[in-house]
Amino acid sequence: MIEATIYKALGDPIRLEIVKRLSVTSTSTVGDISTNLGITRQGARKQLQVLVNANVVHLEQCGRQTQVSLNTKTLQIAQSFISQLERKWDNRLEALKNYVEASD
Amino acid sequence: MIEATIYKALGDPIRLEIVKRLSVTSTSTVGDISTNLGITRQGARKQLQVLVNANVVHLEQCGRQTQVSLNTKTLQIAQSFISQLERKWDNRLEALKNYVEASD
DNA sequence: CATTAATGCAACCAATTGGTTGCATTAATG
DNA sequence: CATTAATGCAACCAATTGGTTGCATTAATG
Repeated sequence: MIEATIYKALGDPIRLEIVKRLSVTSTSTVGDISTNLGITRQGARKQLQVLVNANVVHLEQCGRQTQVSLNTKTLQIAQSFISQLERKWDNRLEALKNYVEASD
Repeated sequence: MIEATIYKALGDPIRLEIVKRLSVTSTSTVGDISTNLGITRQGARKQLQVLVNANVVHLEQCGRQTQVSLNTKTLQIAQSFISQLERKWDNRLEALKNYVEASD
């Protein structure tokens, strides 16, 4: 059940805010992303690492700064898994409805 | 940033397993769902409550048992938010690409 | 080449979380 | 109506988490 780690990574206000920022900002060094989150740079960095570990975000060293980028592939997996849940649930309800109607 | 609570709820192996089971099983009382998760019924119930609080799951009292159902609306919100992130990120990359090409 | 900017790493701590045991309660059943 | 099945609730505890402070390191810059 490794899947849960993706959602766990997104399941924190600060981490979600980081991901949001990444989706719209073009300049994104670790320093940029870590400011104005209401916590220290080191604290922000720890949260960023959680995103890295969950493969949501990718880091690349560029001289003295580190560039941050979103891993859309991971997001896509997370997204499609949720829609699969919805689909299965709806099918189940459909089947149940048919069953009830058939026995009328 | 209330959004994070949805992902936090899904971000635990046992809770995700509960949601998976709900998506395919037709009979779903609290007791049913709580068995064979590797933890006690009371432990499972606590996890179920997290899902309820995050509005992922809904409970309904039926006599001496409690019926559990998925809240697809919440799942849909979670799912569409993630695809929005992907979309924004892709747009950003597109814009960046155009900018680079224009300056060639 | 001294200074500063951008970063990483580790130790520490309070709060939260994931689980347990041990009850109590209330609805169905022989 | 005594028994059992299905459940809820609370206290407790170890492990994890979210954050801090205080360094060290290494690349750019005047």
